[in-house]
Amino acid sequence: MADRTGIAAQALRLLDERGLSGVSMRHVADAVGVKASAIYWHYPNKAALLAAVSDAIIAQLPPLPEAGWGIAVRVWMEQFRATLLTHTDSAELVSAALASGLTTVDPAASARALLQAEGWSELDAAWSAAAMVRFVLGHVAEEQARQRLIVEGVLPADAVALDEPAFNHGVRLLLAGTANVLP
Amino acid sequence: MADRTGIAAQALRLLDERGLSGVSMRHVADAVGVKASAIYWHYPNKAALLAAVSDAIIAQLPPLPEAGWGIAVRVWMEQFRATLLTHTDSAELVSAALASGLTTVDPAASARALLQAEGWSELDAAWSAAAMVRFVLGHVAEEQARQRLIVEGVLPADAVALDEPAFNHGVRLLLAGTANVLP
DNA sequence: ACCTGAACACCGTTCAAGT
DNA sequence: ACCTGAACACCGTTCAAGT
Repeated sequence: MADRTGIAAQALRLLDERGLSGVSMRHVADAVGVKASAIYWHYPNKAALLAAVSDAIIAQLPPLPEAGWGIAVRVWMEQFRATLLTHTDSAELVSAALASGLTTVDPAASARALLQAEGWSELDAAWSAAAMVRFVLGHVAEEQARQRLIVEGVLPADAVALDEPAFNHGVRLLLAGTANVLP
Repeated sequence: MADRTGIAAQALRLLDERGLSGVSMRHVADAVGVKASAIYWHYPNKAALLAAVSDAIIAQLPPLPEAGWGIAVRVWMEQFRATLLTHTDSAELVSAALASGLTTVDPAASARALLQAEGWSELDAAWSAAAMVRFVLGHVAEEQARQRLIVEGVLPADAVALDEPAFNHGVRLLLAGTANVLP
């Protein structure tokens, strides 16, 4: 009845509704209509399941817009952030999943390919794209951590005002730095 | 017998020796020579204890070197990374602790102050320093995740070669970007 | 092929009770 | 002031057994 992608889809739904702490193997199993031990027939462990959830999130990223590399990369970072913001605690989950080495979808792929096509070396393109992914994930992780604190009532609801300009500043920094490294 | 800082010190020792997953309240209590429930007399919860551990790690950062802002900031990022690399899983712990809002030592403070003294606006200095802290934490978290996989035997021991140049590339990116934002 | 039942070895946290 | 004992409500994971 429940296949791999169906289980990952329920886990993602649970993530959206209850946050990362709500995604336990037992809760996912409940959502699927099965016992927790059944999930281990489809996934070897929880890390593998969360990697599949990360893949599903990253797969929602729109393709790079047709434009000069500067605005294409800027728009890509903005869309990456926007996509993460549609899923509760997604930045923390994706960071951990990427670190686990169990993911199959790489958020840096399109930006890396673009930079390389624009003349940067393979390594420079990879490192720049990796730095951008790190910045977006780190920034959104902080935003979502604050949202968590707001939901828990430990922070007032108006502590979000500076997120947008801080993000734009980081994007500008990375773009200017990237431009500066070109031969 | 065991005070707050002694408990945090044992937790840090445990982190170094067993990694973040080895730092449970029961294990920390064992190391201190007490029962787990006793820790709750000194710390309200585990997050507060881990924040104290994060503070202890960040306090080990050397002061900014006397130099032009460019090399001062570059050396600061390198020392930040070097300090994190002396404590197992520290990047993940510090990231989570900073996000929890329970820390009292801010790794970005010295760089932010320097940039402001060098003429950047308060917000630009804060955002640039934040982007740098994010990059270092994200980069080292990935390094330490890979070290974890190597220890677990899922990765061969020679997969570390590209860490250093990738870090240097990110540093160069952020410095060039920062220089570019100055009026 | 897919799932259940039951267990194992853990967690963080609370709280009455001790000294 | 500081700690223990004992419990509560969870975890991820394994594995024999069912169908």
